[in-house]
Amino acid sequence: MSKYLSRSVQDYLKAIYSMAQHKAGLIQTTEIADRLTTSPASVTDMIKKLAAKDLVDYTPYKGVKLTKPGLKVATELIRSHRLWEVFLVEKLGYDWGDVHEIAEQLEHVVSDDLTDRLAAFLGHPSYDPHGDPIPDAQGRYRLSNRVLLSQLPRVDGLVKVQGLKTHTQDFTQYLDQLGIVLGTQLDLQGINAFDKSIRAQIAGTDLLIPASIASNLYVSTIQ
Amino acid sequence: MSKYLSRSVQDYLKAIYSMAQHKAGLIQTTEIADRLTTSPASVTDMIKKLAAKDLVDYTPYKGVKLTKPGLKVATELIRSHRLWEVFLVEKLGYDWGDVHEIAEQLEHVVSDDLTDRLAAFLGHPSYDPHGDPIPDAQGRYRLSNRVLLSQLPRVDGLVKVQGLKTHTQDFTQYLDQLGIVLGTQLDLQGINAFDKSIRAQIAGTDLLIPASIASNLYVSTIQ
DNA sequence: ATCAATAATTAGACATGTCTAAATATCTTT
DNA sequence: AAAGATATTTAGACATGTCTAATTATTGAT
Ligand SMILES: [Mn+2]
Ligand SMILES: [Mn+2]
Ligand SMILES: [Mn+2]
Ligand SMILES: [Mn+2]
Repeated sequence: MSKYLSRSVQDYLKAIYSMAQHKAGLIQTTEIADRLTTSPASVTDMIKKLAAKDLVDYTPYKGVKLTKPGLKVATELIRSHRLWEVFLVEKLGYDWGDVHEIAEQLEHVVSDDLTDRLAAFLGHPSYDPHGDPIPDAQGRYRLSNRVLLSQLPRVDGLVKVQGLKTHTQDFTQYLDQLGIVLGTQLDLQGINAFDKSIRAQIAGTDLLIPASIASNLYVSTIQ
Repeated sequence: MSKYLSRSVQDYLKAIYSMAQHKAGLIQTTEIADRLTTSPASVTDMIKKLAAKDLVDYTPYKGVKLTKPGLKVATELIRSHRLWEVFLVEKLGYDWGDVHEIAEQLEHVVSDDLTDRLAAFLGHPSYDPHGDPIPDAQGRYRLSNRVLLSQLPRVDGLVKVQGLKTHTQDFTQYLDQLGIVLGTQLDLQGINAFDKSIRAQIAGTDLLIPASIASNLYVSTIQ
């Protein structure tokens, strides 16, 4: 049983992991293909290789699920990715919208203790620049009690921006434009039934948050 | 003309660059094969691809030489590699013998401005942990006037350790064992004609430096 | 100048990861 | 339950980078 995993293998595991966070049950071929912008045929090919390495459980025509070892690899990658993102923002001064692609590469650097040393250097941060939790060396992490702005039971009162569901530059630039960053406090005024857009105030200034944003923004209520 | 260069292509360019530093004229197929631990046949294959991309000038049966664009790519890689080595030693606390392999991976991360930001974060260092010069953003660097200990005209008086010719762990561990680090001052006592080993003192303590070490250690004389 | 040793190239193969097009399985609707 | 729509897999191909074995070129010694 070899220990080396190619960059492609790693990216597949990470994709499956992330998709499983947002959905119960098996992850389907087409979902993975969409996520990684490849063909379903390529995904089937790769899935077989992952199953042969015992990194996923594969039910043909149904989908896959990470095994214990597969989950471990994915978690380590997520940890590395998010720590590098913190490094890029905190130490190198990058904007939060510019770090994902670089971390996408840095996460694959293999070394016994690089990730742990990086974590120590950064002061063992618990969240990345997009509000996503950083697993510790044992793979444990705690999700802050956050919910998508679009799924709040009552659109009323103060909430705090806790994270992003998507990390594309299109999205972060949109947020920059609206003046929303991690930690921003929104004073919710109500929801427009017509298009589900949300009325809010930031520091007293009125703001209209489109549904496309609300469904990708995690917030926590402030009691 | 595509801009993307694979990791393999990059490693070949870097290898050719380094070999050209220690030797005049064309770099031969076999030399590259030895350096990268591959077969001469593979090197010939790759050389043709490099030549097709105008990264080397190739004379069949004779050897290769980097072109201007090839030299630029190689220099940027060297710059990135050495900056990462500084980061790993200065910020993450690695030993100088442990950073080469990790930097070998980090150097390939592609981004417009990552290298420049890293350089700024590190305070624009001029030398890496092994004493090798770090090219600036324009590819310029200055070699300190150093010479291999084995090639000193007179083995006598004070010299300062300025760098290593090889960076293998076998070598750095050997140096650690002898108590030699970058900047160590050696008080040279003479050379043993029998095996070219060198007698020296470090801070008053006697030390015998084998020829195998002397031929891989750069020093500068202290007037 | 010729021959043997050395160096380099070519031929043919393989592994990995990807693709398109065709075939097959599953799901959804009537 | 059958048909059509959708999802998945298979077949066959290609690009990249590597290898061994065979062939060819160059070099060095007599
Ligand atoms: Mn990646
Ligand atoms: Mn992130
Ligand atoms: Mn490398
Ligand atoms: Mn170095």
